[in-house]
Amino acid sequence: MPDPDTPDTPESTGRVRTLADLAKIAGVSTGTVSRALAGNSLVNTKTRAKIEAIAREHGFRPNQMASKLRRQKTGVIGVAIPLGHDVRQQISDTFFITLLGYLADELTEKGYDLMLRRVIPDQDEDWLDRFIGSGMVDGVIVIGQSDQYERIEDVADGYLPMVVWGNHQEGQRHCVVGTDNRLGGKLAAERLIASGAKALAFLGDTQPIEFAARYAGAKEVADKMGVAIRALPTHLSPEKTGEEIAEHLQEIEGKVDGIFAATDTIAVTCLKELRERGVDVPGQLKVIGFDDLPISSQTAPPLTTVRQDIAAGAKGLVDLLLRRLAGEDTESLVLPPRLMLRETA
Amino acid sequence: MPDPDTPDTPESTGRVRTLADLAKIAGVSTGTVSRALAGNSLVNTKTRAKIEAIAREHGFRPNQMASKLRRQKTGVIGVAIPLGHDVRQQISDTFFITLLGYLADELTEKGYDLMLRRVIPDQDEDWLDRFIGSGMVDGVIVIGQSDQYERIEDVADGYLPMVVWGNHQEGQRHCVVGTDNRLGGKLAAERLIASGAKALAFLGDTQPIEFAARYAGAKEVADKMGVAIRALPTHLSPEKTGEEIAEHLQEIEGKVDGIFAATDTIAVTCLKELRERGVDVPGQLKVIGFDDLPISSQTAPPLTTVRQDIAAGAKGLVDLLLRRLAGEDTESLVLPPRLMLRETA
DNA sequence: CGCGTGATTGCAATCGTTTGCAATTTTATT
DNA sequence: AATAAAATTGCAAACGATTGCAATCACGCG
Repeated sequence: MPDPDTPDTPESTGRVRTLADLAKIAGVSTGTVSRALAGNSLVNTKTRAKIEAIAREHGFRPNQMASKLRRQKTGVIGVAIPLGHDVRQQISDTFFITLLGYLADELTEKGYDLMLRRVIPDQDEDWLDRFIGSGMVDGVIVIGQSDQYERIEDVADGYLPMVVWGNHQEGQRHCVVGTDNRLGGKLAAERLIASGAKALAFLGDTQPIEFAARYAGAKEVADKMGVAIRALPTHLSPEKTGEEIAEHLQEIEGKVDGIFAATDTIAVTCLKELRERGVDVPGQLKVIGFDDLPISSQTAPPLTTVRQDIAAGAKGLVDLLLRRLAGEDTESLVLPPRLMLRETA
Repeated sequence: MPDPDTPDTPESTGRVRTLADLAKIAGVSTGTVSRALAGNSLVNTKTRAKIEAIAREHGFRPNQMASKLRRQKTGVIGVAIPLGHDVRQQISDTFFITLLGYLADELTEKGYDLMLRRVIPDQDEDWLDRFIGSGMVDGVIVIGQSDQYERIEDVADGYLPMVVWGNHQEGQRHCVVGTDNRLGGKLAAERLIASGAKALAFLGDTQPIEFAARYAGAKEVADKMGVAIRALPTHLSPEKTGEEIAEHLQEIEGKVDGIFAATDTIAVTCLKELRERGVDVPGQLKVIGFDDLPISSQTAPPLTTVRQDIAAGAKGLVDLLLRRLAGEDTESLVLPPRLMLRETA
């Protein structure tokens, strides 16, 4: 009873913060209030109505921290974006960010909240254990394997509710959702060759396994068809990418007539550079991208590209995760890429 | 003591889940363990080392829910994206999503986690109170006022730790960070007129107050200069926007020679339509956008646009929020827009 | 050798909700 | 009307970490 002198101010009437406060007003026990507000249990209709009325009147909401602690579940799914090599790369990368948008939609729809965490693995060895063990999240979605394949594998054995966006490898232990990158690479190379290219270049970093798979697919086809192909490492960070591409184009001038860009972002920049150099696309040089971002249909000329179905990917990630939360040990989901024929190849 | 028959299996050795478990192993009390792990308090160096060693060995991490409950703070900042009119609009809108990326960076750097919530105000009247009162977040950042200006105003009086991305109005009660949209609109109109336009059109929805301000700024300049200007409502949802723009272009053919698009997304689509119709930009028609997204410098021809400094915006949002968390009642922050002269106007 | 001083540690209350179990009240049945 | 069955409610023990306060310990000094 703080300050017993003062008369009943609005303050001393007191804000209703806890079940106990509310229970006192309603003249019932906290247990009853809890049940009434939870909606499900066996509470007398009139009692419930009364409690709900009081709750509404005072704008009362049960403390989530306490609730989550007691129930041992948080209703929160963690979404981690590991930033590997190029530190600033992915979180501003359109593809990842778009996927994130869809994820937010899907998770919200299923009644989960989304906790976003960007991690820099180099600075923080056990980011994944930390995230999982934090007790803050019921499950984890990792967007992109980056260079963390091993770490993810390690964790996967002991922790069921985790799904990863990325590439599927033979014999992999963690559950992954992703496009068949190798097949995508094949489609790209096939198309370039079919439209007349005789010497190919892959524009992109081949470190990340997703990109490696794209390159591998393209190379397989090129080799089979007796067409040359070379990889030209290109970073994704928006500042560097322009120059790098310019240098590469300089270097390959006349020696290459088909470019397979690891992502649409790279392809779009490439298209712009080519335009500035006065190179005719697809006349002198054919270009094909990967992702099918919204921009890609808006370029001049519209970009031919390999489409990843981002919405389906997000849905897959969430579905699998929910099944894993329910205890099922799900298989990975590999989505088929689709060639979007437009005008650059 | 469940199952007293079985000998010491790895299981019965037991995973260390709680302070108490760890305390038992270390032979100290939970209080000491807590202090040792928290790092700050007065614990004997040797004791601390021992406890840390055991913790590391068993991969122990304190339960966050319990910690947060006890300390009455969560270390989480809520980020809400209200989806007004066009339901699917904003979360996939490049601008918002880019801002979100920067926010994630800023918050992580300051040691906060980010809880993302997409809300559909029409379906959920008190989304904001719910988010705030949930006890899940220490503070809230709202991305975009959408059509929720009033609701936000209502809440602002009673809840300090909230900052909103959006437009600043005279006499507004909630703390906002945003570009000076009206000034941006002026810059756009001035530029269009300076480069010879005699009749303008604004391509965008004028409902959301951000856009309304952009239009108002442009109109002010147009009126002063005796130039006609009309608003052509255009939605942002990627599916609809193409057709709508096509219709508008049809309608204004020959009657308008300067287009101010509410966002770069619209401008880019517009550019593409114009290209398809064989309209010369900027010869016959000048176009100017708003945002300066990464794509905008890659279009053909590169888009002249009004730049919003997204990174500065994110930094501003987080700085102000942290100050509000510390109890300060901060002023709004209005960022200056900048005209990016490229080739479409 | 006794006592003061500071450094460590343990104790136990607390954060606010949920939920199994038991107690109580209603309603139904014979 | 008595008793059984069902429907509500209250009680109190969790959930797991933090922290004020008191207890203990080690050490040094007179």
